[in-house]
Amino acid sequence: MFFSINPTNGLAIFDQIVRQVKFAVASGTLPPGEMVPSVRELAKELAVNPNTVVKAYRDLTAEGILEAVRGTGLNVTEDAVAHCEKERLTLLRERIRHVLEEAHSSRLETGEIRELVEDELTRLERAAKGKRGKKGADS
Amino acid sequence: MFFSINPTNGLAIFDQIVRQVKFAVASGTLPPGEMVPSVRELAKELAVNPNTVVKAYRDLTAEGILEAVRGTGLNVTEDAVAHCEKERLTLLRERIRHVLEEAHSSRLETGEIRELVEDELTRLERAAKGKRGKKGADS
DNA sequence: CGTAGTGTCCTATCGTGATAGAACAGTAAA
DNA sequence: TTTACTGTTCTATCACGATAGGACACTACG
Repeated sequence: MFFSINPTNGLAIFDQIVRQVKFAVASGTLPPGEMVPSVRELAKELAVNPNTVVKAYRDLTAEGILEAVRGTGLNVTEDAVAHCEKERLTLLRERIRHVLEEAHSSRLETGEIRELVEDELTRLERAAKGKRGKKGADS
Repeated sequence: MFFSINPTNGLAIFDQIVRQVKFAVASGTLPPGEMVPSVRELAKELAVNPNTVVKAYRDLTAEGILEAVRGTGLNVTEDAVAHCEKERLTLLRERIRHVLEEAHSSRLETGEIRELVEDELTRLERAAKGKRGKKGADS
């Protein structure tokens, strides 16, 4: 499925769901008109309390990204795409900035920070390539 | 003073204090034998509850980074430097990884992520340069 | 001595994120 | 209609971070 929860992320579960829905809409994985997983279904899949999913969906509905069809489910609105495309970069940029600011205030040289980032970035690339290649061999 | 609190950081206040003490020790800003600000003093300076500082200092003491001199204060231990130097990169790397992982799972291209990071990194460099140059002119 | 500064410990309250479990109204299909 | 889904709402409980305010033992200084 599209969503997954990372407990060590630093983000609240409901917030992770909110962001992942937005990202999925922004990337076209979740097109307008498409229905999101039902509250109980997603809660079960993520091994999370239904009320946590409810909160995430309620926030997304309040932002106009999802709309309720009573008795049927929640689907992605038409305006959602533009909204989410714009917000995706903002949300990610904000988090990136916080981390880089902490690294900088720890008196690390910019070069050392860049090295750390590049290191983790290539690690990500290798992981993605490995996944596409079907073989998940890791150290 | 050395420490500052960022409310939008995503980190708990006590955790920010813990990390900043470690970073200060790692960078030599806080050498062994040096005393950290008193609980009440730091709490006042950060506009934070004394108990929050207590928790941070208690954690640092439990890790052997600070040691108490009864009736006098807390000072940095001898072993702290090596400990903190090693942990600084680990702590930062971990946070960086989480952010990059979220960016990657949002289906952003590695190149786009790299661009975002580079963007914020140069922004940091410009800010630091501006500060050193005394003039804080910003757009 | 007393005073002022240390760290330490304690109880209590608050907000928030998360869990648990129940109930209700609406829709779809057999 | 009945059944099985939807979202929505509600109360209760818990953990955790933070706040507030008080108390105690110790040390340094005058």
